[in-house]
Amino acid sequence: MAGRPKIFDEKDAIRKATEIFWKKGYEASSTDELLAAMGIGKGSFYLHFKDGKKELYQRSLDLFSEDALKVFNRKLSEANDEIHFLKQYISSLADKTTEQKQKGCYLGNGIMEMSNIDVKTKEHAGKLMEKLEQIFEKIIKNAQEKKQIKTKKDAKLLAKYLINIRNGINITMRTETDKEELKNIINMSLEILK
Amino acid sequence: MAGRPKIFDEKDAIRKATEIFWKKGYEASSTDELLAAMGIGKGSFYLHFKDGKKELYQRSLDLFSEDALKVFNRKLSEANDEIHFLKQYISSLADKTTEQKQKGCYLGNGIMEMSNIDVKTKEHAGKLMEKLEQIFEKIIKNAQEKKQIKTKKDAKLLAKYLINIRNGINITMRTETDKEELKNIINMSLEILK
DNA sequence: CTTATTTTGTACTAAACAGTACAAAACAAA
DNA sequence: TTTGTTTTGTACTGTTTAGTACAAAATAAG
Repeated sequence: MAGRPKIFDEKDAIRKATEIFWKKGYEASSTDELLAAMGIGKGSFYLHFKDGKKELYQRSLDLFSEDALKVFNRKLSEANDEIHFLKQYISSLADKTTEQKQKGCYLGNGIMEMSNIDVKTKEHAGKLMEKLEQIFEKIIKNAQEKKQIKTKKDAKLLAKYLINIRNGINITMRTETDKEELKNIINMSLEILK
Repeated sequence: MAGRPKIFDEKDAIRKATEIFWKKGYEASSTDELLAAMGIGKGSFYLHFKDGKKELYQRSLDLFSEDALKVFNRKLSEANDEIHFLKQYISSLADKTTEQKQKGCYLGNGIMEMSNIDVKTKEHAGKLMEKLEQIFEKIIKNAQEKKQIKTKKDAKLLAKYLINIRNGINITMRTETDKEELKNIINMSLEILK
């Protein structure tokens, strides 16, 4: 194990890059800007990310999903009422700061921007989003079995429905400045989950 | 009224450019590509679009909205059951071709991409989307007065709810390849409108 | 036919872009 | 301390970008 030591942690660097990608999107983020945020030079970058910007973006989607799911699952396991937690999670999208609302959902943004630019990456982002959907499904199914909710609707379909609501909020939150109105939309959308 | 005659129609040219913007987004559409699609050279372009690409994009949003609303309003006036037409309109999003699904909603795409790139343009796209929302609201209000639907929920909120569903579909349709599943999500979302 | 006016096509510019080449630096092991 | 290995920083490359400059072309009016 010889060689000059690496001056940066890959995950940390990718997380820094994610901030840029999240705010500006893939196309509008220049490599120079990404490297500045990551705090490394081109030499290091192209050594560790052979496919450059595209590889960085793909890995940022993966790491984001990993991080986000970890947080979600931790909070879920801490909650004593899972279905209530799920509703609360969706509902709290309205409580995000204005800045957060302008950024939206990182995976959703990726699916949108990549859909006609890089199909493979779009599909990959879609698969990561599906992981969240599957967690939703499990929570709903459990709640149905425990009779916490009365609806007999298919849990998988309900999960897809919730993902769609969440996708909608990802766009709607960019222009709906009234937080209460946003909350009303979400609450109306959650009525089906009873 | 002298001078060399213009070889292109501005609206037609903008519509051609819209096809490119729609498919690839703002940032990924190069001026050269746009001009090629419009069938004009740089001389003509920068004479008629002083602010270049940005002006072209803004005018494409306006023209798109104008065209789309005209079509929507015409079909609406031809329908004998307005609320049924509205439901059908939302539901038929699932019937779009795969190619159309990858493109999504032009205004929604604009709101997303512009939200941290060009706030003014994002807000403008948002205002154009609001026009559709207001039409939705009127249809719903009329249906409530005519007792075609029983729900007493606020028409404006229901309209916002529908726009949010539509925004959600704009993202969900990119990765949900099963048309029937998409239809199920939409139908579930429309149950509230009874 | 001349003149004024507008549009067009093309050559050009300067900046930004992603990515490469490579020598120097910084280490572990021998 | 020498050797082999990996990482780093920087200078460089070729391409693409959006946009400009300007002469030539095409018209209407006088």
